[in-house]
Amino acid sequence: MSALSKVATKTPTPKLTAEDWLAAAEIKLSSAGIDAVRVEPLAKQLKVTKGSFYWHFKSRQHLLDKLLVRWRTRATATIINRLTSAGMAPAERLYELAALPHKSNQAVIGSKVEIAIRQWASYDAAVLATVTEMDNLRLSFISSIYQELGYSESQAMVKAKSFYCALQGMALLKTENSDFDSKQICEQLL
Amino acid sequence: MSALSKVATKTPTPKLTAEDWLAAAEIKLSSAGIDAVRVEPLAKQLKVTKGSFYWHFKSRQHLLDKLLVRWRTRATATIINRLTSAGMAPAERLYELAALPHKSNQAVIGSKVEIAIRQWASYDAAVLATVTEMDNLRLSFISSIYQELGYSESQAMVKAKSFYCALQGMALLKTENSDFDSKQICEQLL
DNA sequence: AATTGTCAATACGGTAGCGTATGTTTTTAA
DNA sequence: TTAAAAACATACGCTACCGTATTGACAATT
Repeated sequence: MSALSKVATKTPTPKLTAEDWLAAAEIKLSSAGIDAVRVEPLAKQLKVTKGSFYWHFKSRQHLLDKLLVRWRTRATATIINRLTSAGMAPAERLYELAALPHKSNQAVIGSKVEIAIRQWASYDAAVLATVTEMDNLRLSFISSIYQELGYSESQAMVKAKSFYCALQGMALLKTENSDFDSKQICEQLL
Repeated sequence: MSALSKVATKTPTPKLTAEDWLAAAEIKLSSAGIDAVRVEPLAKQLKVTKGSFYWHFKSRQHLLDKLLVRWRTRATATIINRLTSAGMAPAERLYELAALPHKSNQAVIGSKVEIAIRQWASYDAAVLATVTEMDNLRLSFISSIYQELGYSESQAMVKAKSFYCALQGMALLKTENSDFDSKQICEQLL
């Protein structure tokens, strides 16, 4: 039997994967924080019982661990992407960097996830370590752009920190009833 | 009997006030978020049972409500103070504004409270309304300073938003192992 | 001394969620 | 077809926490 039959197989109740659980958990995380990421409510949402969950994960903590790893991996990959595809001019790259969190709907969730993880980090040392690692990685990346613009190493780092603060601040302050134009704010920091 | 006797009265087990509960709740809020503000753990911490709590408060929600009011009142008062005691030069006032969250130990807690409240606001409309109100109040305050520096109304608001983003970003990114110099960052935004 | 009000302890019923044990169904493989 | 493995359901015990009801201790007041 060919692989086609596998594709054609009707799956009226498609079985869940660990990835499905993680995706649902991530959305919860973005909308209500890490404390709201709980097994039974997630199961209810996914129309299964927790019997399913405990087949895919050892425990709730295990899910949380993977959630952190998932974020770390993505955040790292994003930085790497930016480093390699450096076709644009330095200033343009900063504009892109500032605008991206608001572009797609997925990106908006992504920045909410980040805020939630940071809150999580405030009472979990392991999470804090990962967050700090990311911050340093990004800061050195942003700093390198400013260096391309002609600033000294120390000056570039000061600029990078200012820029990164404003970036995270925008993500934090962004709500339905607020209005922050990333382009205008970015202009202040070049 | 004079008022002195009241002051001199020995209180080996000083009875708790609603204020005591609020203060303890606020510390919890700052260190672990709104979800960690729970009746029985707080009671344990205060060396009493929850029987005490339910004498001072109608419910947990009642405590949370008062916690929000408390923050709103203080934040408003802070702004008012800044408006009246405007002895310094405009630029100096911005430096002060940026440095203050890191000065005292109490101020550090205050900024952590703010972050926690913002997370709380992400899934509570009433909280969001208060936070938005504060943001607007502060933005108009900061904007007025930039106007004093000669910027137009719209330019001043753009500057104010950039400054405020960076300010909140610093509060968010500030941890034990991170290092952000408010003075240096402030210089970038004048 | 007796009474009243303040503050707290105790005991209770109830819900939400965690994790385990075990059973059931559905796929996959032999 | 049958056996094994995968994915989920069910039922259970357990803990944490909420809110209420009742009682108790202590203080101030009369």
